[in-house]
Amino acid sequence: MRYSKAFIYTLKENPSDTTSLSHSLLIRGCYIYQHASGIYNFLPLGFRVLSKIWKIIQEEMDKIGAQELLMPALHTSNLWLKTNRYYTMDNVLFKFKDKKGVDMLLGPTHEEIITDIVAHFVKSYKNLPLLLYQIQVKFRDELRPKGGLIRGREFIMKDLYSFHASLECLDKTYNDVYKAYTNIFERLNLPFEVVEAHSGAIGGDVSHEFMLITPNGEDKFIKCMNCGYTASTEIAKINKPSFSYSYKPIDLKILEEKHLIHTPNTSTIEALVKHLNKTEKDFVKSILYKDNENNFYLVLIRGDKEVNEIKLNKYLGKEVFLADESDFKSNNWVLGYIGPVNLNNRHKIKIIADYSIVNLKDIIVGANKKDYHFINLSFENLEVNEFADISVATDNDECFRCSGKYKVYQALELGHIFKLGTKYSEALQAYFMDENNKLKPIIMGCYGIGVSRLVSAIVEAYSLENSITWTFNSAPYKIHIITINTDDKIQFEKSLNLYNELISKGIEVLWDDRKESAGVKFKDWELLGIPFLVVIGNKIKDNMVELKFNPNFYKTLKNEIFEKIANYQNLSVEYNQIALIVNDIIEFLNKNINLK
RNA sequence: CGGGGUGUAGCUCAGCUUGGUUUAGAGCGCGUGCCUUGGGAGCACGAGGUCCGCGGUUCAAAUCCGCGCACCCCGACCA
Repeated sequence: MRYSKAFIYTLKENPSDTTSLSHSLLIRGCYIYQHASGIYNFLPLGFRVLSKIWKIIQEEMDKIGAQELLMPALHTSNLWLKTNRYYTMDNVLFKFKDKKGVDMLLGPTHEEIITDIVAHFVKSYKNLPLLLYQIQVKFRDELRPKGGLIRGREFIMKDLYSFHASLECLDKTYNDVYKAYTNIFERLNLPFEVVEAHSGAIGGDVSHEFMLITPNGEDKFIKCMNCGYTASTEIAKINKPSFSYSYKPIDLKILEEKHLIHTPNTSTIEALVKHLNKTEKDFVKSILYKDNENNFYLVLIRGDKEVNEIKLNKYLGKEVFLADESDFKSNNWVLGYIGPVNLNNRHKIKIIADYSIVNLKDIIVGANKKDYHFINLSFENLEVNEFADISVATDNDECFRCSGKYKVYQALELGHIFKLGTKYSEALQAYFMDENNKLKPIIMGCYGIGVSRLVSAIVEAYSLENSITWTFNSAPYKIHIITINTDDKIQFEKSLNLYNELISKGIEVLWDDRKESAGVKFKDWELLGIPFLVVIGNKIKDNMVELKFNPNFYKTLKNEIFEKIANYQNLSVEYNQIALIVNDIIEFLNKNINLK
């Protein structure tokens, strides 16, 4: 492509409404253009990058025997009513009526549709396993879109679904996909961690997320510094401390005389910390939950920690919700000052303590009296019914496997794989006949990659403030040529020849043939992020040109691979050799990055 | 959905507090010409505006008031 004809309009300044690196650079480099909140155009450059990622995913899907299809993005409500997700996913669904008044929605994911297809055609174990996937636009009316392509309301996803006659078969495919995802991210040179994850609205028991560590991500996971265990903070288990608890009640009179203190307007931990000049860890928070049958649960947790409702629900075996003001009123509990000592209507509440309060001494809790707290209590003075692991894992929590310390990482979710089981096949009656003539629900798995999100993930992974760094396989062009002075006949003609020669070798080239000053061209090269640059300037008179690498390109490659080409960066080479050298570098990288 | 912020040229922003010398501006970008060509050059001329929208106050509104809308950020939520 000749730059003078290309649809590239770069910006010198950061757009005013971007905060993340990838969002800003993708707009400045003319890769994307915003249509509305969370909705973006992929401009020609951006679409080239997207297409490259797209193709690699297709290749790896093909390798594990998955067949590509294309489902509609426009759905009627009927299948969604059968799984009840018409209501349970309501917060992200784009819903509307067609002209006949039929309830319609834009597909946020395709479990319903694919299961319906498979239910229609597949009747026998002889047709299983079956792997079907598509790469398609998805619609989710996110409450808060974020960071450009990082979280959009319209985005492109690869969704693969697998169908099996047995759990063993599902396990095998799950592992195949795990490997395929590893290949995809390695070919894109995207660093990632695989973490155990929560399956959320999709459902199922086992799931793993593929995460890129980056401050602009929107998820957190923990990693054990000792054994390497990784898990989303949504589910990460924490080691049970060794302790013995025997309830030691304090006489009411002593309690009032020695432990009760006046703490006006301190219904939050933050206010208390200030008022009493203590740290968060000196408090035990009491949080009231209730279930659908109006049973109450008071959860105790150390002041600096947070309740993990996913773990709490799992522990209780049912879904619980924060109690509201009316619950407090009708039971004579004091909102903001509820606590596990001297509590009214005690028989109505089960008190569950997180392990984080174990062995605490000299702690402060709500006194069940407006504007009062108890101080100087030990954890054995609290009326605990049960101890459990129900907190969100944080730095320095102990690993439940090896007692090592956890570290928390901010991360961006690149892919997510799930063992679904029969949730959808039962709801949509996808049954098959097994070899004993028995009718059974098909066992399913589903596996997603945020294809458009990967574009910004790659930018997040390596880029500098004014310079994108594409990885070898994601770059829109492999080679960028700058002709310093296009009015110079020799420079221009030699550039044109090189450009044509590289193209004839099948190499993707962007040739900056504009009548711009050298500085403009160098800055644009850096911004656009193409890995290799050939500069043709004055020295062409001596038959010499230069080869440069994108400033961060070395970071995208494993050391041993980069070492093989490192000698070529910032090198003056003879014009006659440059095409050969470029070709060698590209062939070498092609071979070594796409090995598997 | 709660909290905060922003909205003036293609982009980044000034002007708004205290309404009227601003005939709505600057830099960048864009067009033409000259000049220049190894790190976002220079000079000259030029094009480009629903000051987010609607309503109100006023002799007079980009500026003050009200109601909307859009976008961004934090939180909540979320493959």
